[in-house]
Amino acid sequence: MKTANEISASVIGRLPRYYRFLCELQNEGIVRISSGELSKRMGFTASQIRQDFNCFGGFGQQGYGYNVEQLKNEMASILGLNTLKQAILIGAGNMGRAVARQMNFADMGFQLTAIFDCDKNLEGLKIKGIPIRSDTQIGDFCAANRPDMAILCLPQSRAPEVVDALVLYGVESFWNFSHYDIHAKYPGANVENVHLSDSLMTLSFKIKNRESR
Amino acid sequence: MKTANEISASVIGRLPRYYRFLCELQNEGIVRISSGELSKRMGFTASQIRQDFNCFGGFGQQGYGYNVEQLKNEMASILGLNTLKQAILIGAGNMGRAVARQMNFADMGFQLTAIFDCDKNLEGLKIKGIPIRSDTQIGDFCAANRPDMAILCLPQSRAPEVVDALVLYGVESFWNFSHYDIHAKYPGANVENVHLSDSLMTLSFKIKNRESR
DNA sequence: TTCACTTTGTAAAAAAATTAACAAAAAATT
DNA sequence: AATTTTTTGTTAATTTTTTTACAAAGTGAA
Repeated sequence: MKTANEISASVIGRLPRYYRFLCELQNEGIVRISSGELSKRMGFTASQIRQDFNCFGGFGQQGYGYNVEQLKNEMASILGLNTLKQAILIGAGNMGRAVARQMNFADMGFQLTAIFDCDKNLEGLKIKGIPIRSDTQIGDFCAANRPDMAILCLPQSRAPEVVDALVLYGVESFWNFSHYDIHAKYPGANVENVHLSDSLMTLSFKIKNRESR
Repeated sequence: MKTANEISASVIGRLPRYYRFLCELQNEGIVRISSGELSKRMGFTASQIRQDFNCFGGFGQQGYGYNVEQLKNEMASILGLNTLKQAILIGAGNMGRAVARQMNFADMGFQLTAIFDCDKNLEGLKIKGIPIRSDTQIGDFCAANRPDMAILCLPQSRAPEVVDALVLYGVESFWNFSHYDIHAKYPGANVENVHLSDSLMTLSFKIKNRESR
């Protein structure tokens, strides 16, 4: 059992995968599972799975394994999925729209409450019932509504000033699809980067070195 | 100096970031850079940067540092960005369209040659000049054009049969936006997963444990 | 109830990744 | 030309992560 800030990034990175697989197991109607069986399904070693779970306390029982529903709920709780978090989206371009439409925010405790874009032509248009507002209103909205998190789907060039404004109005967490390096300027911020081009370059590397396996 | 399959996943994961920063440096007109200076910009230790570069050979010079342009070109070559790779997109929903429109495939050596969707209403519609085809044509197209990689932007439910077909027609590499676990069925495939919900759950964890820092 | 089997939680060992340290070499300065 | 400074490439030390091993605890069958 460890405290939250003792959990290593490696472990944290595996938690969503655990949660995902536990949801699937539950959907399949499976009630109990052993670390060995989970190992086969997930491709982690049984030992690693047990070590990971034990960072948060003992959820299993010798000779039995883990109760799927209980473990899923524990994971949800550990990940903070059952506490409500208010999110706003900055940038309603291709990626912003796709993210807003596709993600099941509610499943993870997020509520998307506002969308902003600098393009005046988009103003008033609605995505999932949420109207697109002018980016000039970001400050006022944040002051009034205190969102917990901002999704950044804007070009790197516009990111610095938007982030400055958001930080000023108390936003501390960012789901960042831009290439702007938030941590460099705000080392204390909670940042989760989604760098699609990095991912594609990694695949490029794997393709190039394909034969040498 | 190591061979390609000796390079650890940790190192590979940092390569795109190096490439990205080197492009920026070049755009700023910076000709040379030391590992120490790069360290400050990128947030890796200078030692790690030198270790990483030396996996691929010595690109630097004592007392001078690294030549930005040369190093950038080396990175591009290591990542395989300068070899042409043919890609096809499966799924022209929100995410598929956003990916097709937003990514600068050519910058990474990818050429998007076809888009497929199961929705007959989308057929003939063009994205970036590429017409959307029926997913029933995937087999024929692959047989004739032998694409190197498929981008999967389809629901998990439809992924298994599509992947089976693609593998059958020789596609070995996947940029996978779905939750379908390709590696489980095809352990030899090149897979790069983009799991947005995993990323968002990780952010949720960070938000939840915010105060304890 | 007893006994064989399963499976966890955890300590110890091994492996991998990161950081520190420094000799060697080149650049810059005097 | 000599000296100081910078900075790499690389080895060694440290830290972190993963795997192995196994006692302890519960399950399930005879």
